[in-house]
Amino acid sequence: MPGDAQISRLKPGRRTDIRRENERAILEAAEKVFAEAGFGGATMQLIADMAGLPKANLHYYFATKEDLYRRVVSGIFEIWLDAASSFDNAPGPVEGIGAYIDAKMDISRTHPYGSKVWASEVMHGAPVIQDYLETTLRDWTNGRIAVIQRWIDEGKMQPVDPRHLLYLLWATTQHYADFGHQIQTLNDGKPLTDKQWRASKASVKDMVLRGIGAV
Amino acid sequence: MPGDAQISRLKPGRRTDIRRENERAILEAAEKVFAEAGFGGATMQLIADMAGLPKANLHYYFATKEDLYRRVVSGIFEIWLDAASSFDNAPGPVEGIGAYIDAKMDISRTHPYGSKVWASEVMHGAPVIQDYLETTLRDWTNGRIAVIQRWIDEGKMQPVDPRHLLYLLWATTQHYADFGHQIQTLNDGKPLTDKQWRASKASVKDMVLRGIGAV
DNA sequence: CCACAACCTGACCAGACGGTCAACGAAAAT
DNA sequence: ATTTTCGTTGACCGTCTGGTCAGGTTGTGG
Repeated sequence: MPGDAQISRLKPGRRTDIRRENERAILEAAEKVFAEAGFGGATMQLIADMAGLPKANLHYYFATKEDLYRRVVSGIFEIWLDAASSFDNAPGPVEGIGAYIDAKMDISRTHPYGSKVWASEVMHGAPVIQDYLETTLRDWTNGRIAVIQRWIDEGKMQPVDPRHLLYLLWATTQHYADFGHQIQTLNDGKPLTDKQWRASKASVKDMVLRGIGAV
Repeated sequence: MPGDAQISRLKPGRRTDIRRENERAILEAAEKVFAEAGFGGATMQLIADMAGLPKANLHYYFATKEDLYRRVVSGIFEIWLDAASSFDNAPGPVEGIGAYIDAKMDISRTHPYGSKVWASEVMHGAPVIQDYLETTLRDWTNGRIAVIQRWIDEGKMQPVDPRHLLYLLWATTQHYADFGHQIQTLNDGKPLTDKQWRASKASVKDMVLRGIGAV
């Protein structure tokens, strides 16, 4: 955490822009701080410093720490739901699951902080987003299970348990974000290069698609 | 967290037993509290209550919160290293990786709190166990990579990148502990039964072993 | 130009936190 | 029996945290 630069904050401009811009800067800083310190370890002061605002200003836009946290977690969930569309309109598992792996791996690279915040939230028993799990996520999951089952029935892949396939997909793709520090350490301390990211995606797709007998 | 029962604490007995028994109770309570609240969210008072001891007594056995935390994290790492022996002395990937999956899945079931504490530590940049990552884990990883590469050279499995195979194994097996709450929610709110755990292990082994062309 | 609303912020507060300590009790060594 | 070591604990302290608020500044519609 020490040595981190301040999140960039654009110039104010008009009245409506001020609100949007400040909320964006706060949410961006909050995502990073919550990911690196956890909810309990994060402080409003730290978030304020990183956003380049006085602490009191944070409470002007977000009443409480928990409100701010809730907004951050919801943001990630939305991004993942969008990526899930890769699944639909695919003729078979090679295209559908392949595209889903690509999308989730890209998110792990572009939104590592959000992924960590989500993981932390779920690990702590999902105190804030339990309703999401029971409604949106459950519905989405059941929908994809149906799609996978249809592919199995059509002989396009081996008869694996769709539920455990989804868990394997979530676990593996998010691992590259949540355990990114461990991966970087095992990569001689250096972040994965573009080439290594491409190789990672190829490896995961290769193993998974062969594992379900789709290739 | 609310409603959690107090960790059982056996009767004192002799002088040396007192120390061992109290340290055990504290470590067990600490593992649970750190897992459920994170390092920052955990309080010494909460750990003390769950261990059934006054807070001041915790500081008699563990000087600081960080000392206690360090002991908890090290404990998990030891358990995982033990499980890693499944890998050795195996004639091929079916036995070696199959046994490793079994062992890691069993640990996810028996030590879910420890797994979460480790995940949390790594996600926060491994401030406490960075040296472990750079020494023990790196050496272990390179050793297993060599084993996997030998299996590939011997034609016992497809030429996948051993590193990404390990990541997939870690991610998938630990997912059943770290995201256990999400899995339970998607399982109608009920914990996995013995039968479901057996099915989970079978599914993971099935997909992974086929994915690397070992079956 | 004025008045109103939105935005900003230094100073402050009550509560909770990790950690300390002096005093005490009980077991073990002498 | 006496000393010494180990274990126990309520009370306490300095610090930090989330949150408040009164009073200021800035932009905007009339």
